[in-house]
Amino acid sequence: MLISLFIYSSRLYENFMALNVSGVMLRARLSTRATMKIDVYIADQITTALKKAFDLETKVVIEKPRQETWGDFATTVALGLAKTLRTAPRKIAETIVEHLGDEKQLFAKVTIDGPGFINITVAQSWWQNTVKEIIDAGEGYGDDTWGKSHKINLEFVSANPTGPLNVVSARAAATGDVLVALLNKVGFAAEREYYINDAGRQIRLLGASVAARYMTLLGKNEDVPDDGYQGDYIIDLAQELKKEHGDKFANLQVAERQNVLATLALEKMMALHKKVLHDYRVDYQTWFRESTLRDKNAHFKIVEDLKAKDLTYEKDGALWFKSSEFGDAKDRVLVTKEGEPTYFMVDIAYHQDKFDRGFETLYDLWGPDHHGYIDRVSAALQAIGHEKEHFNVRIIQQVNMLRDGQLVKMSKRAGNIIEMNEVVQEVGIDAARFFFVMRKLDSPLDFDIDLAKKRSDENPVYYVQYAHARIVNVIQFAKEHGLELDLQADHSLLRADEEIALIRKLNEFPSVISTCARLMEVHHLPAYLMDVASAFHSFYHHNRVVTDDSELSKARMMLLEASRQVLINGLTILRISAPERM
RNA sequence: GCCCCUAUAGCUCAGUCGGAUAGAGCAGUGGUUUCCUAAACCAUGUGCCCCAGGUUCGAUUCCUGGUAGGGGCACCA
Repeated sequence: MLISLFIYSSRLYENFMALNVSGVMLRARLSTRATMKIDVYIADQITTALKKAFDLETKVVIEKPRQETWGDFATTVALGLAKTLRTAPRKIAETIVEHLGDEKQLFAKVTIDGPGFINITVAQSWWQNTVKEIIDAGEGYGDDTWGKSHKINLEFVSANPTGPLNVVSARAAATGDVLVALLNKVGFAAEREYYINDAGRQIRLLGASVAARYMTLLGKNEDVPDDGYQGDYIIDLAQELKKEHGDKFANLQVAERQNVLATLALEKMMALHKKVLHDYRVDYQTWFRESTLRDKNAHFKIVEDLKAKDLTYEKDGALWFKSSEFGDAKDRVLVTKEGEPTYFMVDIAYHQDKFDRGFETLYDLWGPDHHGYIDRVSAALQAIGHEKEHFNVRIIQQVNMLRDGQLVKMSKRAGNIIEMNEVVQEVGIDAARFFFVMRKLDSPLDFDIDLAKKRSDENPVYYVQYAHARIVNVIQFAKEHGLELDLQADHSLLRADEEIALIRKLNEFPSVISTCARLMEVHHLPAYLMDVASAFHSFYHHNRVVTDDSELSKARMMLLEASRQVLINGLTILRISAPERM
């Protein structure tokens, strides 16, 4: 029930984003800007000081000092200027600080430390104000507009419909889904797309494999072709088809039977994939079928284009594309000597189709076994007139499933695969999604099944969810004691160490989101949410919310609400439920 | 042979555009509950940042060359 509520609200959120117009949204954006642009304010002040002191302009980067005790913000600009100004960095820093203005009176302390860092501590009142701003921003907290509605197509999973989805698909699905949510949060118009290879050799093999199993079930033993699909799921498919259609395919010509069964099996696999992904909370805007390209000969139009540009040639009876002229290691075949278009050739048409549909930038998430394929697609797209930067591939590294500390082996063709659905069912959707986005894409992921299933403090998913449940519970308890959320409460009372630490952490949310979107990396978000949970738990343990001091209690209610909002916003992007009770 | 990814604490991993004393979780040890959820909190130790050069005022980070592990190098997809 909690989960369905969650999905409902996240759908609303998507529409909200897509429409991109709303008074609430506008307000959210404005207040977010006021909150988060303090780094811009500081950079401006430093820039002005530089101009006054040295009459020069340079990029000023504001970062977070390694240690909180040093200050809230820092800049190394003095270190960077040492050479050009031929002056000791500390001396430069001193001059900058002498000229530093602060129109809004936000700086509580400015110091020069180490070799020449300028550390700035912001007034406590500024931090305290942000609590209300987070609550005001609500679901829009963390939103940004720098994506400028740029249309992005993110294609991910796109597994062949010739077998069940495996655990790498599960990783790709969670990653792609979250990336799109992140991109949309910072103002892109990003969509999810799944490419279905419903034509060509693999599908013919699927048909032959199912047909063989089907005939065997009817007592007329047939062997699955050597290069066919040997997995038990083929038997299941044949079984189902036999149940639905009886023996009516038995008397068809072999080729005819394989053809019909290929189509039926394909649809069944696709329906299954859709369901597994939907149950995993991944819903695509577009399910694109390869056959639609073949039907309208889109791939031949590509070849015509390449031919016209003199970028093809014939060799050994095959048609080649001069991909090496565009950075690929060697030329690639478009049409085999048997006269069959390669997957590659259709794939060019597919990516062209995405551009035709109005997408400005394409992202594909591929498995590690496809990295050698990147250069040729990129080459082809450049050849037909697209900029290199508009086609990007992120390789998602492999997944190692561990049970009892032992590696569980997988193999798609042999049939002893680890199915995505199996894992999701076993560990739960929340844990599965969290674990799959927890690591950097470039790193292989060790998925500890036992840990994911554990309902204990070792499991990071529950650590974050527990923080949310706890907040909801305290709010409930407070309401029972006559305390309501009051946005007029005196937030200057929030001055305990743990309170300030929590507020500072909550304020990082927008920049975490932006970093994720900018780098196309998801793993920062789960890590951040664990930090938020940690900061909250620490606050909770050291400070009571419901106290005799009703003013203080009200202020802390605000902090609770702001914390809850950040957790919700983060979990919404991850599509992980935020339980109200645990 | 060529290409991609990885190498940081006992384990699993962060480390943003090159900056200060390299961090977190888990595991270990010790403590915390008459009090809003102990699925929590607090304290405590640990480093050849794989190696060697280079660039730089400054390198875990960038470059080159190695070493080790994983993956890929089809007229398959």
